Amino acid sequence: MSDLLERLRGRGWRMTSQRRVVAEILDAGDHVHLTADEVHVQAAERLPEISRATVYNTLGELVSLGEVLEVSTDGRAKRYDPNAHHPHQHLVCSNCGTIRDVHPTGDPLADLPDDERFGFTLSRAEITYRGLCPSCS
Amino acid sequence: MSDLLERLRGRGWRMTSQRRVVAEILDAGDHVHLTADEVHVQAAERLPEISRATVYNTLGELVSLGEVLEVSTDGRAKRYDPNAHHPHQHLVCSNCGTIRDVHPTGDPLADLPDDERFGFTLSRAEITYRGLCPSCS
DNA sequence: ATCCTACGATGGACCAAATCCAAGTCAAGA
DNA sequence: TCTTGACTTGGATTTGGTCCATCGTAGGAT
Repeated sequence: MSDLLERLRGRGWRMTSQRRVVAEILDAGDHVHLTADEVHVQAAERLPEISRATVYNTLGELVSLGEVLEVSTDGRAKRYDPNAHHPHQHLVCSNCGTIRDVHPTGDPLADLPDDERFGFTLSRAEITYRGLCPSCS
Repeated sequence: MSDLLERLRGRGWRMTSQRRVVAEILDAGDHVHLTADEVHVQAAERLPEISRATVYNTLGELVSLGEVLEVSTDGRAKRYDPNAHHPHQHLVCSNCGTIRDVHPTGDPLADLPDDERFGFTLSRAEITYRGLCPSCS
């Protein structure tokens, strides 16, 4: 995943210092799921003048480019998952909120029978497994 | 599900006119998923002085009592699902946001192998199927 | 190497959802 | 019916996010 910057440049993404810092922060944490605000804090350590709007804009673009996934497991702040090229689901601790990437067996879409699809054209399934992590249980 | 009020009283839930109205609104819509604000609007039709804080408090209690499920499928307002005693998953239109309750086959928890559980004690799995509804596709 | 200009960044205003809090009210047990 | 602790109120506050007019600059053109 560390060629994220390469891929973006190759797609004609205009490279600015702000975008580079945001992309690098996401790229650095492969199975970390930061909030926009956490990204902003980390970015500001390297680029003190970066604005929140820029972080939001950049994250939004990375999401629509398909380079990053938006996950909202708790109804609070959205989190950004840099692992977009590797299909996976999430395991969340009901107590402390920790998130882990997991890989269930089978194809989740296959579990939804035709007569339960109501004419929808399915594109994907997101699974959130919930439970208590070792240190909370 | 229409004995929600009974169950709550039986559990020693202090009954007030505000709580009754909120519970009845949820109880009335079996496969509807209202936002807190929509509940507030409907409640205010019957009880003009009811405050937002009370609606939020009451919804929060119904959730922790396990009578209602909190679902956040779009990162915007949370929605409240009165169908908590009937296990089901959600099918969401990526375009218009419509939500349908669906019943996939099999046990979603069974699809997560032991070596992908990282010592967690699993309690449930939430699946969100995404796609386009008939009128949006 | 420099110039242009369209695209990106800024920051402060604004917004929606949700929570907090001090003061007032009331359900239900004694 | 009285009492009291639990509930409600509404306004302030917090949180997460968006908008927009203006300024700045990346990178192609010359």
